Amino acid sequence: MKEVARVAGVSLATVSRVVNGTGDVRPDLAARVQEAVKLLGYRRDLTASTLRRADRQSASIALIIEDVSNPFFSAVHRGVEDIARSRGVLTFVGSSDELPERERELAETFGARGVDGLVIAPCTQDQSYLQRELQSGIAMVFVDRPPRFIAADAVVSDNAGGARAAVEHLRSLGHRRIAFLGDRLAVWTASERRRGYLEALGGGPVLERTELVDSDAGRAAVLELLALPDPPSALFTGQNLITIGAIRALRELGRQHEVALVGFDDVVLGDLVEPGITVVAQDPYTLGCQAGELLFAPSAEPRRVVVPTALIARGSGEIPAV
Amino acid sequence: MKEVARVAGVSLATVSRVVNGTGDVRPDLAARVQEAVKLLGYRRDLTASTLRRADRQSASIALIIEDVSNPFFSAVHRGVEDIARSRGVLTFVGSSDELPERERELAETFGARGVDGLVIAPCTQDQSYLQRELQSGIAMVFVDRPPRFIAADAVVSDNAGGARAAVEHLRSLGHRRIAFLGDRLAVWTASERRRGYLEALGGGPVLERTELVDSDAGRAAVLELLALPDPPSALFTGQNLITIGAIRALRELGRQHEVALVGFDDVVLGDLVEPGITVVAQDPYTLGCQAGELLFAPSAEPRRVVVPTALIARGSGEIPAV
DNA sequence: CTGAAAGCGCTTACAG
DNA sequence: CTGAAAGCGCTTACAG
Repeated sequence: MKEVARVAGVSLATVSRVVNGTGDVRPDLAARVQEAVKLLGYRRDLTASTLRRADRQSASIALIIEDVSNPFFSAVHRGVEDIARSRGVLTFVGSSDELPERERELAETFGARGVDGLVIAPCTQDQSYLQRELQSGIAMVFVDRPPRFIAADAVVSDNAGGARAAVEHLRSLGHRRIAFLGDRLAVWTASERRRGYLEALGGGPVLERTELVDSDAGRAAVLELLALPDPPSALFTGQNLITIGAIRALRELGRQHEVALVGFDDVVLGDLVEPGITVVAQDPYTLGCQAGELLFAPSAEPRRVVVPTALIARGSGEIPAV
Repeated sequence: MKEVARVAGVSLATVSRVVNGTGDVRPDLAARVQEAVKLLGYRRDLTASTLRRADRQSASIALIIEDVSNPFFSAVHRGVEDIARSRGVLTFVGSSDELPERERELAETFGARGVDGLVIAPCTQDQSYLQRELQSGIAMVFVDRPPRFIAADAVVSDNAGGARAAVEHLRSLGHRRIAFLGDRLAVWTASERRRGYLEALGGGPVLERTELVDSDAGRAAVLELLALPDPPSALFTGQNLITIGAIRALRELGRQHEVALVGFDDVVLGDLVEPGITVVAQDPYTLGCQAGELLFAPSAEPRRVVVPTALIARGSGEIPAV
């Protein structure tokens, strides 16, 4: 910039004004500056700019999610990115891999880099460690899971409502023995889905297997449930991978056309499998967009946005009870 | 930091040394500084640090891909992120949506923010616009597609080799009328896959439909090909969405067990569909890791890394010719 | 409308 | 081993 000022024969201040389009500059001087900029291939240093400007805005935000390559979270990411870009803001991302320590590490580093805002899908049980960043003026929105021990905005899916809809759907087809297969209940979304299941059971028996962490665990749990003396006639799987495990188990037993199945979370190619997989779909892109919107419209009072889910009937959930 | 120095009763320089762990500091002074840091909740400003330090490294890199929520690219992203994190480096990401203008815009903004490196899956036809960034010392690696009109590293899949393997697989089962369904040939990967197809045909008839941009176009092309007087007995689909369109078309005709199908790119749940979908799988995570490795080990000569593909037989590709 | 000067928060020769 | 001082590239009152 010093160089540009020299070549254009003006002061640093004038170059800054022209480059930023701020303040009035005589047209001929502005033209000389533009010329010098082009001639020298000058590009302004945004980090230096951030350091000096009054509002200290860096035009960057950060997103902390479980895994950038998980389809659910990458759709959230896209939503956040789109809102950020519409405001000329760049997005950092980090994968926590559900490791509390890594979440804290990432939040700290992003904070030290001076991001203007933070969107977090937390895996820690307590986010009060973020109090300092919050007070230093970083906007903060939680997504997918609400914050604990800190007052901040949150955008979540209607987990309990979606689970209720799934179970009511199965009940309307005559099912009474409906099993729930869920993730670790320490995960907020998992316990919410279980809550919806319990609420909708209407006095039917509680048949549940939880703490299932992957597709294999889901498969094993289904094999076990169906071997019971009085097995369930329908399954409600509380998560993507568990749904896939359940399908594998039903296939192995050749019972995919007998036992009803509704899964939480949409499954790619769910309509090409036989029978098609009925699911309660979340809308992760909207989750991300809403989080972005809240981030850029700070409020004193913590807000909570609940994004609805949608039941998509494709066949597996429409198998009637015998 | 000034505040910390004041409270600890030392100079700014000493605080800087302690906080950075550089240079020797008398233990008692160091302890006083640590105490003041804790007391004040001090956190060092990384952007100011970057501005002043000799190497001007910002410990951040940027990734430009088509879409962060596309499963292929999000796996690439994860690979890059993992390598970056292992070096304490943060990752920016941007989606170009295959819009040349947006790619340039993103590259420019990342450059102005002083990232140390740039990983790009280019959609522009000419990347010479990046010459300036390259000369300013930003490390640069292209991924998925090689650079044009600029000398830089690249990490790509063995597109032609994978396509050859697919077609040879079908030929070994007796197929001679093998159709190729491909994306826009202006896309490097699409034309490479077509090249592999042509090379492996061994004099068989060329039956191709290209410029297919989505799953519907793939479906329509398959319906059209199979309606020919002398239709293909096998299909080689050059991309994910086209594969899905082809499956839908075969389903509609009830011919999914008669016409062989091999797709390029793996498909989620490909083993749960009937028949299972045989694919030539890429390894996007490795693509990302390799790109990251090259980025952090700069070389004067441009390098090219080719990541192998793998044929995964699941049923649809093992239907013999009649 | 324009420029000289101060200063954002930090690092780094330099002298002691 | 430690500190005073210069300066990274920029923005912004302030005076003219």
